[in-house]
Amino acid sequence: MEKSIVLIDMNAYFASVEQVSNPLLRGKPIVVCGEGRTVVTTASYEARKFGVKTAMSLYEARALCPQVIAVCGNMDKYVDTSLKIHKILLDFSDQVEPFSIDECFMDITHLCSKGVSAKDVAKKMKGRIKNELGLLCSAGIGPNKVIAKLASKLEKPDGLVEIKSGSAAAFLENLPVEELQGVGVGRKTSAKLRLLGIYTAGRLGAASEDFLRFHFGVMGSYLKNVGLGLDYAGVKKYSENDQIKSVGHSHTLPRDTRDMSVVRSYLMMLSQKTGERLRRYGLTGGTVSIVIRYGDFRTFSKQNILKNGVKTPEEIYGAAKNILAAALPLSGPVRLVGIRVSGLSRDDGQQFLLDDINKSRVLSEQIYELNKKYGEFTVKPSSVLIAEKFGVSEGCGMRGRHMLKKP
DNA sequence: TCTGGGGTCCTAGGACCC
DNA sequence: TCTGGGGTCCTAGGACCC
Repeated sequence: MEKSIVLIDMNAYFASVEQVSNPLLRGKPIVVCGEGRTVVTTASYEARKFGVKTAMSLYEARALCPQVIAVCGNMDKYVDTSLKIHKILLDFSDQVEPFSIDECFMDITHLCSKGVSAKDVAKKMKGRIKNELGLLCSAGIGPNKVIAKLASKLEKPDGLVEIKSGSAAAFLENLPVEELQGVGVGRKTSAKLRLLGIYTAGRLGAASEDFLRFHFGVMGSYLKNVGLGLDYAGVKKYSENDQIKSVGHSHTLPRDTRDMSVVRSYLMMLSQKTGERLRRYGLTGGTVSIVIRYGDFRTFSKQNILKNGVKTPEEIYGAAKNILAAALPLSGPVRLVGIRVSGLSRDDGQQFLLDDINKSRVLSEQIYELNKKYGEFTVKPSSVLIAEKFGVSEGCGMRGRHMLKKP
């Protein structure tokens, strides 16, 4: 029996959430972004009319639409709303697989019957999300995730499109490879496909697997399947979603700097944020990596596997500082600093009982409690102050994939 | 004041071991 | 005196996603 997979994709998600929570923003061109040297994360449909798009610098957005309202993103709010969406969808089925903060795949095959079509089911889901949260979404339905995803892009906002397996081939036949963005064919891959003479999804499906494997490695077989509209990956149950694999933060400085005390100060601030999230998730990390981007956009990363693992901001910072020290001298002014902790494991409270480690944890425990009570960075190590003086912006979390997946 | 921030996955090369 | 050859871990970079 043919499956019915639906992708629910929220429309202009961050911007819409802001417009719902602040009536003054409704009907107005707004963009959700960060501060300082930032780009547009999401533009409202009113702003899109002016040509404002995601990933555009705020500067460009203002040039296209001078009256645009820039709203600083609030990740907690978006995550919270996202969980509410999941809750609604879980009323229909436990096969809900979050694909990003604003998208979920669902297998609704079992909800369809003679009298109830997949479109009927999706319409009900859309209705509940709209009624209960005031948000619009587009639903794409297909025999698998790839087709569902492509279908969801056809009608926005508030779309509802079904592509049945019988019509998938016709749909893909002349679909430009650029339109496959979102299903694993990004800018570089579509450009390469074009160079190889493959301009449409239809041609991609017709290409020989050997040929594709030669040019794209293991991705080759997957690409051919995409061209054929085939995808064998099922939809996971909500409870079976992947564990989070890494946690990190990065920050673009207000201006480039050669001052290593400023760079270290940002590392400290980012360690603080990362450590707090690890704590919230109850995780301990085994690997710390730092990222440095120079003013000319050259970027490098270095990592270290720690013998004892890291948990507190102090431990993360200690590791990060050492990695930075080993990378000195840097070869230019620094634009961006980042930290990521991976190799995560459940923190069962039994490990790392060394005395000195515990002492610093008692301190950071106290800092954590105070910050929870009075807000982020109420209590902080003195070196963060350098970053603050330098002009760090806070509370502008951005969108990421798999951020919702609970460890 | 061109070019954010949060993630996942793949690859290629070197170290290391048997 | 011709350089073996796997397997695995680690590192760094890059493509891709939203």
